[in-house]
Amino acid sequence: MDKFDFGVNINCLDDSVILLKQMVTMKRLPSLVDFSKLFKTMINMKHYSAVLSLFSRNAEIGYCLMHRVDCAFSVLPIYLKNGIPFNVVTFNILLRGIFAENKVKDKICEPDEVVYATVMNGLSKRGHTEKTLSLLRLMEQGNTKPDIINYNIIIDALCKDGNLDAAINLMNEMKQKDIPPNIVTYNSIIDGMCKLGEWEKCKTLFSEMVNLNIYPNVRTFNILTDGLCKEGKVEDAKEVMGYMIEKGIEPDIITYNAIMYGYCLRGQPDGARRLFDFMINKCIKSNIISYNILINGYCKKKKLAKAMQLFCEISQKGPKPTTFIYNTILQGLFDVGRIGSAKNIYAEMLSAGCIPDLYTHGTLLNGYFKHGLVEEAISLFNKLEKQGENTDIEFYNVVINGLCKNGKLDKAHALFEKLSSMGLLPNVRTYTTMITGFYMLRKMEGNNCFPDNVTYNVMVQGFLRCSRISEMTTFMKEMTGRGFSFDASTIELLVNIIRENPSVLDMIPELHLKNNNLCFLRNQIMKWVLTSLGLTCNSCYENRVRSMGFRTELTTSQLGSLDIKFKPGTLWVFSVNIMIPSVLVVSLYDSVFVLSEMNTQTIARLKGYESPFSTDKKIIVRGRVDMIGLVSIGDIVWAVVSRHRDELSRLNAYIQGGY
DNA sequence: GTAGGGTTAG
Repeated sequence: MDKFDFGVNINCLDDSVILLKQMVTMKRLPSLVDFSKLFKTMINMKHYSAVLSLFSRNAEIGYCLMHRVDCAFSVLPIYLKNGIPFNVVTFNILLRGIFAENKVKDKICEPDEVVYATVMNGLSKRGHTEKTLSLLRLMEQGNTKPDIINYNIIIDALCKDGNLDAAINLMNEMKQKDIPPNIVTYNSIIDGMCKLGEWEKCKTLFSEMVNLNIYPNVRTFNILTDGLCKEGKVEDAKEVMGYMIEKGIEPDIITYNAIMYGYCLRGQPDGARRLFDFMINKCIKSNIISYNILINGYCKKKKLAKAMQLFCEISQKGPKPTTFIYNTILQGLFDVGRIGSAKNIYAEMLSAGCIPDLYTHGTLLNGYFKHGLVEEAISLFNKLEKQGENTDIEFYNVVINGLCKNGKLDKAHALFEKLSSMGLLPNVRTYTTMITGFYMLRKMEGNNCFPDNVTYNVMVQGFLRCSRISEMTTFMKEMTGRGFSFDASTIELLVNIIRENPSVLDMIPELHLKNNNLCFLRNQIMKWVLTSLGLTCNSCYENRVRSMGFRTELTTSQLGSLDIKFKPGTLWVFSVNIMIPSVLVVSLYDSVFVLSEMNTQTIARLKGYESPFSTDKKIIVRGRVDMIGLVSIGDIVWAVVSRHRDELSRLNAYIQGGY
């Protein structure tokens, strides 16, 4: 067989493998075109992994390709363009081949810049920056010298990795080699800097670029706009937009989308919507991404009506909702607990012929699990698992997490154990789920070792730190039910989190109703309110209180020996975190405002209370006794010492109004 | 053949 007959009888993968083997064993290797045809056919049969494994596992073919670098090299772009998962082994075979044969230097194999660029781009986009770089170095040795595009590809990859120093070094290297960087080079680096928030460096580079007579284009401005918006600096971004208009560069849809996104990030979807309308007036056509930004913005503010309205608008106006859009709206519906609507939308999505992706399935499973629809979740999972297509570790993470949080610990554990047999490696999320989830807790219970107050507080803090409010709430309820309560450090953390993001408070409705302890929290928040009212608050009160032993179990006598010198004009707030109900006597010297937050139980007890001195506890009272009361676990006493009546009345009014 | 915008999961 001399001329290769590319027949019509390739029907299955086996046929093509047989054919390929024939091809590589022919005395005169078939032409590149023939190889390409065959690979394309195989690719069309969607046997991606099989094609790949031919390279890495089949020694014969691999060896052949090693010696036909030109061939392999030319086939590679087909893989990359078709989005076939790229195997490093494949690449290594190629490189080894090139080096082994020294083809590059012998001019036998000379892929041109375009082939190199395609391969490099494919590699870098798959995260193989190192390999891409070594390919560049290889080019430098050969006859096809790297051009600006080859450099740009690597510079961009380095920037995307956040490796700006390396990117800039490479740019300097280009300059030395008389390949002056262009606008693409600068845009990549500016983007990298923006994403790292390096605004000063960004400005410097911008001027450097202009000094070299390389002028920013619409992409440059969009990079800046986007970077600013992602930091919430919408005003600055609008300024950039004004500036670009001044320079004669019209903002495009991407500019507007970036700013709309910025508004939504700040929780102002209406602002985004106004810009959207403004843009339409300017005759700039919105696209599906504009809609997604708006829909997501409204979803995150739980304004589902507005989100749904936009969603319907898409269907009416023409561009079909994409999987992306469906994912966004599904997430939004699940977030507000509208499971029924979510299910309907999912059904609609399927009947519209929109193919669900990993996001869709993750969102569905997560939504079901979060709302306790465990059976639904499991049956969907089973169905998906049977189909076998969408499986990766993150998919399983969702399921394992869902199972854990719903008490199906054995199932979660079994799935975890099954991972390796499926060739899936648990990642950091998998382990964190297993560790922080119910699993370990139940495990310890299973061994007759029961969680105590500390265990619960540690768990709760863990969830708080990573903003898993719903899990935190689950534990909070459980621990309260078992008679445990938040300790001072948990409260502190919670207060700090709420201070940063007040909406967290809304996410824990049980906080006010069911947890005895929470007057403590509310008082901590009060402290913050007071500070913001402009009342001086002694910042070291906590250390003072701590140093007086208030964090530990407190006896009345310890309390009694407390000696605080109140300085007039200072607001003192001290929190008492005691583990047993005690009698607290607060004695103050100056005009005093005392607020005691007590739960109903405490107040009931207080009503039948006669005199603190009737207890057998010794109490040393100094100064004037302004308030005597029973303090229960987690109660707090506020003492405001001030010479200024108006301060006190302001506070008083606030407290009465607020509570 | 290179640069810019949107959705989850610990």
